[in-house]
Amino acid sequence: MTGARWLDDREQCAWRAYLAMNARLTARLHRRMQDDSGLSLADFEVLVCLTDQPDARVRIVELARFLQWEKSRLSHHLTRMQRRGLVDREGCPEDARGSFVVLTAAGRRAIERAAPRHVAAVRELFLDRITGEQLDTLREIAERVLPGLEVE
Amino acid sequence: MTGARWLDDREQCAWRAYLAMNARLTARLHRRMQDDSGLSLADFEVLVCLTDQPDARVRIVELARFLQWEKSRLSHHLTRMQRRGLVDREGCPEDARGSFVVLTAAGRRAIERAAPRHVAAVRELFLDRITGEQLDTLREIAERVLPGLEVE
DNA sequence: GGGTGGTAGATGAAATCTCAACCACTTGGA
DNA sequence: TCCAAGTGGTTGAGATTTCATCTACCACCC
Repeated sequence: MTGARWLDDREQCAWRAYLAMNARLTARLHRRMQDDSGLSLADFEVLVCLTDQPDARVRIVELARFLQWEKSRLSHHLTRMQRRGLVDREGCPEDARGSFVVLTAAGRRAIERAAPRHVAAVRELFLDRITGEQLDTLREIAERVLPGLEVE
Repeated sequence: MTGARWLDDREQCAWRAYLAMNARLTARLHRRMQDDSGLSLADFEVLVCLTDQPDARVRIVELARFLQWEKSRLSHHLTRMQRRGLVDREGCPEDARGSFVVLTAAGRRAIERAAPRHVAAVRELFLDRITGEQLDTLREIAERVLPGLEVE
């Protein structure tokens, strides 16, 4: 046998459509965020994680786990964000190896300016174009698929 | 007003689930392709476009349009793929500014080796985990959203 | 013929991401 | 106590992507 069974038309068509939507949607959202807030989507994700915390601080490990980024990527990225004044690092008393990332005032201003525009873009380009049932199905799909994707 | 209306729970939940699925699924597919075929997903996309052509050649412009890549990204990427022997460039007689990319024998071998494994991974990680109706809905979503994402 | 504007593609520098070490510290024994 | 293995985080080099610019050519108009 030449290997696994190929995709049939229905599968192929859906899979390609999904890939295309993904690529274009991400690209558009990224460009828009960049243009009107000066942040990348990656910056934004980091800032969102920080604002999700009650005290706007997270352990770097935890952030890496949540974002599923390689730790070196995160470290480099934080260095750049720190250079731009969006976040800061602080030592961790409980574990001298560790560090916290902290949201700065400028970081908070940046995400507070960016978030509403981003939400508007997500609505305009995506949510407003599909029905509530479709949205629910999408969530169901994601919830079914996600557990199979965890790393270890 | 502080800007657009925020996402409600249902929207927020679905949107985040979708983003998470995306990120993790892409990461897993990428790693698997890299590990067992030595190609990146980007390489693969380029090779797929080439094999979709009857004569395994495409104008670079057309490839850029289809992949929606910046032309400089494509140019650099093709240079690297050419260095690895996966593709070649050829001049274009009809328009002396233009070029063709051509699939080499090694490029064909590479994609023929990679494709079945990739399909298997897509099945295992995604298609096998959702129902036919869900897949159809996903296609419908993509088809609704895509037209609003075209560039100009 | 000689502009002028637009298109195809390449190029170099800067930003970002990955990969493989590395260092400092913690943890869990023997 | 001391050592080996593991963890949290950084670093530098190489690969990839973006951004701005450049060259060569086409198409059209004068």
